[in-house]
Amino acid sequence: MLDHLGDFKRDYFCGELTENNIGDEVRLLGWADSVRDHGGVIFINLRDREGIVQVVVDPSKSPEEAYEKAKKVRTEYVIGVQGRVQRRPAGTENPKLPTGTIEVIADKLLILNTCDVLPFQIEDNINVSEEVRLKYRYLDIRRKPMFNNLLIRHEVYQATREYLAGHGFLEVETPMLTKSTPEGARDFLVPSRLEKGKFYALPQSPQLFKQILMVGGIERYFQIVKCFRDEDLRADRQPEFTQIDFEMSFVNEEDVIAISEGLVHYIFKKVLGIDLKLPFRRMTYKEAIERYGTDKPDIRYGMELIDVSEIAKNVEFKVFKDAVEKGGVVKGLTIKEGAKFSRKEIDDLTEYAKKFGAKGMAWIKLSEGKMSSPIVKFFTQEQQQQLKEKMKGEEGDLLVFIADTYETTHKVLGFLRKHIADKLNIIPQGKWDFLWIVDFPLVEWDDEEGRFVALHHPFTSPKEEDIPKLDEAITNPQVASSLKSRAYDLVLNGEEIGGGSIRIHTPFVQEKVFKLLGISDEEAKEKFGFLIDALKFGAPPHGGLAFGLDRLIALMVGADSIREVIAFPKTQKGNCPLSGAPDFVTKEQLEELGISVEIEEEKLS
RNA sequence: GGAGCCGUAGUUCAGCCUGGCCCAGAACGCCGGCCUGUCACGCCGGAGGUCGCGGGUUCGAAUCCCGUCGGCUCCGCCA
Repeated sequence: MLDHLGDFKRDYFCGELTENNIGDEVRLLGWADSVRDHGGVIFINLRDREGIVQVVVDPSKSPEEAYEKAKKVRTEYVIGVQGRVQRRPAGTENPKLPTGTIEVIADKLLILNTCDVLPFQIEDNINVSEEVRLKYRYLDIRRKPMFNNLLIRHEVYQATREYLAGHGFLEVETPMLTKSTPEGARDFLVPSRLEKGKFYALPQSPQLFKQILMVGGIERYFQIVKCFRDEDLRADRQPEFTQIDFEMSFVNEEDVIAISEGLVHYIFKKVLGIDLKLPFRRMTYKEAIERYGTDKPDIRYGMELIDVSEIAKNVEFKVFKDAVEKGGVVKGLTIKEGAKFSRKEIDDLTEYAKKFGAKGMAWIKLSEGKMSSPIVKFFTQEQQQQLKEKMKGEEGDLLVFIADTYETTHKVLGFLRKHIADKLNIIPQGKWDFLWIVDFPLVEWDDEEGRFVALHHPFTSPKEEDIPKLDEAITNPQVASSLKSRAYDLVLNGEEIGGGSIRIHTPFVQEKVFKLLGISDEEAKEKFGFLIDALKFGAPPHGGLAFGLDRLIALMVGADSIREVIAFPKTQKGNCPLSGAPDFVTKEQLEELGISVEIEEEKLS
């Protein structure tokens, strides 16, 4: 028989009790973290959000009614305790508990609810599949590490609001039911009941609305906002995720970067007590690609890409020579102490490189005072020496090379660099290496689409000096590729955590960029007409940025996946193991929406 | 769309390669009994499994084969 809560109220959280409470009569509420029945005295570790305290039910001191109830208490029962705080008898203190010098002698016990056999223990370190954790997420959240992640997340929300509101930003909500846009990720669609056959789309970001807020004279806007993208999931990608989104009027890149840095600094100081050094480093897109093979380089370690094309073009080795002659590049990595890699390990690296489009991977071991490699015979003594010097190779190192097009060589080496650094465990921990990537190209050629696509999005402004070149760029791909945008990304330890740009604020430039992207006037009008219209009515110059909140917090707490910092995340197939979403709906629901579904009848409920 | 790893009591795993000794075993958890100072309590006893699902091979399948579903990581995709 369960007890009712009635007017029983807690006086303290369990973890709040200290020696100062000794002698106090207190009421506590929480979960039985563990129960130890010694036949006589019964110990219950009572746990709530703030911590654990030991409750003692002693047949010689506690009323019989309380003792009889205590005998029934099992792990994770929900109980209320009224009792007196006392110092633990000498020799029975528990140094592992913050409240380990005190205990509560129970006078009264309420059993408010029972608990079934647990799928896993409520402990800090558990070894259980993530699927089970997600199915019983409420139990998972009772665990301290999960609770702590959600607590940090809460604190980041609060710090964000404090900082941005403190700098004149207004929090404005933008619609969740909005219009599908053709550029970018696949949309999640929501059918309209009132206009059958039409669909809303869930926003991929509040991009257009926040620009329109600038036209509305809001001047400074921010929002902590859910965004939706119907693409395949990853450890750092969920179909619904959260952004810290902001936009400012009458600004240039420096203003947006300054606010972004100020915000990140404030969050780290307030939430983690870490004083980040400002300003953050900057690097151009070109430099990032050529030195690290990626636009989100992890600069916590070296092992940079080294260009050996000048040497490669003269060697007898056809793969190297041809690559350079065809306009490609030959670049390499020097893997410190990599000569110890077995043939199998090197073959594995080659296989890994092939996943990213490499046709092969050349390698040279520097060991026993000589170079050993299947390709070394194609090099003269002098060329071997040049190569070694250029690569800064030392005895015991392994040199690996990719010879391919500019794009492929950099991409492959970028992935190899990261893969090898992980394998060798050379990435320093405990560092916060922020890096701005700037000077992005405005557009890049997309083979599949057969047209130029925006590197950021179609509303990103070209550099002011490139605006006069837009007309020429529309007909001249060479010029188009050379255009730079006013975009910037923020990278932390090799992960993209934010990105933004100065936007186009005049209809003329916006129309030219649409044209450059091969978006017809009709299509532009149909899809983005409301934005172009807005730009015609006195749109101020403006720009902004959005942080990936989930990724930022995952990095802050050292989580491997953003699922660890999201209360109810989806699995890789986009399912919610807790609720069972997505699921079939009734025929009636579909009929109301004017929707028919092409699957077997019996599956529909 | 593709590649890899994984799926056996409530949970985590062993068993699988080399089919029969497995009507599947361990640990933790759970249930019952004993125990008045434990905090990973202890001791004794007990319950608990459609070996993900479907099909095939075989005298015989957790084990071999095919398919399928699900979980994780990655490529593609993610303006």
